Amino acid sequence: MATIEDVARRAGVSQSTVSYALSGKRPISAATRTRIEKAIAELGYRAHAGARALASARTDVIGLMAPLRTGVDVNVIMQFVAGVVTGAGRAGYDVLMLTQDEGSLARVTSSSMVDALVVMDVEDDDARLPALQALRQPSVLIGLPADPHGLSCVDLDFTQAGASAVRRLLAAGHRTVALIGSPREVVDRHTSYAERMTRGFVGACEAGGATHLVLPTPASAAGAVASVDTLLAQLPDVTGVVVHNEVALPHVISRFRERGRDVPGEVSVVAVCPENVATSLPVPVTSIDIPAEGIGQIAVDMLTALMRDPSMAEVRLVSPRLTERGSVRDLG
Amino acid sequence: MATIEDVARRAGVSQSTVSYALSGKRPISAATRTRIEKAIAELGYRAHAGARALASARTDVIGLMAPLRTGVDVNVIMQFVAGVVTGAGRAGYDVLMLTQDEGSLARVTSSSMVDALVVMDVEDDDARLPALQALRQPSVLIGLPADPHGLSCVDLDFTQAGASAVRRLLAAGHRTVALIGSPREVVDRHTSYAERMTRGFVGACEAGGATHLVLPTPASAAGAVASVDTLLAQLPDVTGVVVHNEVALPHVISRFRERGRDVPGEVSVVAVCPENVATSLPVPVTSIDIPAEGIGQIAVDMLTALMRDPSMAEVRLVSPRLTERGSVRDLG
DNA sequence: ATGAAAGCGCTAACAT
DNA sequence: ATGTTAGCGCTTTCAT
Repeated sequence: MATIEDVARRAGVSQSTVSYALSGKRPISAATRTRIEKAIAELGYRAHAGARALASARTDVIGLMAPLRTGVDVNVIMQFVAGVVTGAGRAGYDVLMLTQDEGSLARVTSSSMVDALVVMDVEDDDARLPALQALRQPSVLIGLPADPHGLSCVDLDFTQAGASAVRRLLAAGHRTVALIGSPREVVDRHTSYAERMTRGFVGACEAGGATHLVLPTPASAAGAVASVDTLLAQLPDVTGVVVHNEVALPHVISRFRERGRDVPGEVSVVAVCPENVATSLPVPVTSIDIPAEGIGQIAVDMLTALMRDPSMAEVRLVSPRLTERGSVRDLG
Repeated sequence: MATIEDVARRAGVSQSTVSYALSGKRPISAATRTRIEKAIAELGYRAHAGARALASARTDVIGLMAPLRTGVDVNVIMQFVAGVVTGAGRAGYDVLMLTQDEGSLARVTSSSMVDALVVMDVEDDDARLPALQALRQPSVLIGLPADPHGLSCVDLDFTQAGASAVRRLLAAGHRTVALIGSPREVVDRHTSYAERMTRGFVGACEAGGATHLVLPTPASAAGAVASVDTLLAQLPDVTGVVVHNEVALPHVISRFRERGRDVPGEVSVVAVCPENVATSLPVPVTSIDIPAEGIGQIAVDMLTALMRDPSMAEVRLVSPRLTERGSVRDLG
C-alpha cells in the first residue's frame, strides 16, 4: 500500500503538502494540487485509517447499538439500521455494529474506535444511560428514556401516535377499542416506544370515555390469534383496534375474519407500522407511519451537529401522520 | 484517556512490558503481571485502536457487506447479520457495516479499516469478485457465485434444498408441483441462492417426471395472491408447492384456502425458510431450514482460518434438513 | 504557498 | 524476565 510519503515523493512535494491538499486546510496552488492528485491516482493511494485516527483523534466511524435479537420487529429495526447507515455514509462516516451487551459500549469508546454512538432499543430506565452521559463521545438515542436529561434523543412521538389512532376511531363513532401491542417481554422491559404507545392509547381512551383493553401480543401468528380470541372473549362489543405489532398485524386481521368479524365491516383497524407494511397487506390498512429510515438519518444528523457543538443536545419527537386506507368504518 | 505509558509508569515497568503482558507474547513474572493489571484497572486503560492498528497492521475489525434494501427478506438477512456479529464477537472482532455500493469495498480495504470481509447477496456473476480476489484482505462469501475459483464461500446447499423439497412431494405421490420463489428482481440479478434453488427444483421435477412451474413472486401479500392465482390458472391440477419466499409464505397459504384449496387437504406445502418463520405460522409448515445465524457464524470461522492461513480457501455447502410439520399430504 | 519535524500510542525487533 | 528503541503513517505546529 502506498503511503503519503510515496505520494509526496512522486509529486515532488513534502508530506505535509499532500496532507493539506487532502484536508483542504491550507491553500495549495493549482499546479501543486494537480501533481498531487495525479500521484494519488497513479498510486491508488488511500490514507491509512489507523494512522489518521492516531494523529487526528478521530475515526470517522460511528457505533450503532442495535438489538439483533431475531423475531422482534426485525423489519422495523432493519429500516432504522438502513437509515443510520445511509445517513452516516452521506456524512462521511462508517458504521460499526455493536451488540447489546454492556461491555461493547465501553470497549469501543475507550479504545477510540468510534467518534460517536447511536443507541437503539432504549428502555424507560435504561442501564446504559449513565455510561452514555459519562462518555467523551456524543451519542443519540433512538427512543426516549424516562429521564432524557442531557441526552440527545429522536423518535416517533408514540404517545401522540397512540392518542391519534384512538381519536380517529372515536371520531368514527367507536366506543369500545383495544390495543394489540408489542410483545410482553418488550413491555416488561419498559421499552420506551411500547410504554409511550400504551400511555397515548389509554390516555385518549380515558379522555374520550371509551371502554378499552391493552393486549401485549407475541410477534407471531399464534400470538395474534390468541390476542384476538382473548379480546373477543373479554370485550365482545369491540369495534375498533389499534395494532402496534407489525408481525401480528396480518394475522390479527385474518383472525377477526375467521371469527366472523369482517374488517372493516365489523371491526375497524388502525395500524402503527412502517408504510410498506401497511400497504403490502391483502387489505390496505389505515395507518400511522413509523418513518424508521428517516429517523435513522435524523439520528446521524443530530450526531454530526453534536460533534460540531456538544452543547446541542435536544429531544426530537417526530409528529405522527395518519394515512387513510379505508380500514376504519364510520359508525356515525 | 490513559496511555500505555501511563500504565507502565504506574506499574514501574517499561512500555513494552505492558504491551507484552497484554498480548501474552512474552513470559511475564507473576509479580509484574499483577502490578500491571492493577495499574490498568486503576487507570481504566484501553489500548488505542488506531495506534494498535498502525503498529500491528491489524484492526480486529471485519467488514460486512449486507444488502440493506428493505423489503427483501429482511428477516433472513437480519439473521445472517446476527450470526456474523455473534461469531465475530466470539472471535474477538468487531463488525463494520458496509452498504452495497461499489466504492465502500475499496475504501475500507485500502485504508486498512478491516482485516477481512464477509460479503452477502452474491450474484452468479458478481461484479465484486475480481476486486475481492485482488484484495490483500481475505474474504468469505455467503452465497455461491458461478465461478467460486479461489474464493471462500459458505451457504445452504440450495440446489439440494430445492431437489429435496420436490422429492418429498414426489414421494407423497404428487405429480404436479410449483415453486413460489424469490422476487423477479432477485431472480433477474441471478442472485446465487435463487438460481440454485430453481435449478434444484427443476432438476428434481424433470428427474421425477413431474409437471412443474416456477413462479418468481414479490415479497408482499399482493404478490403472493397473484402468484397463487396465476398458478391455479396455468396448472389447475397442482397439488404440491415449494415456497422459497418467507414474506409470501403466509399469504400463499391463505390464498389457497380462499380459493377453496385447503392446506394440506388439497395442496401440500414445503417451505424453505428460517425455522422460526415455519413454526410461527397459523399452521405449522413442513420446511427446510435456512440456518442463517449458523451460516453467519461459519463465515466468521472460515475468515479467521483464512487469516491464519490464506491458502485455506474452500467452499462449504450446508446440507439441507427437512422437518416434517404436517403440511404435506400423502396421496398414496 | 510550501517544508521540516515533532508527536499521536502502540508493537516488535534488538538488546541484556 | 525485562528494558530500549525504531518505526507504523498520518496531522499539525513551527518555520520560511
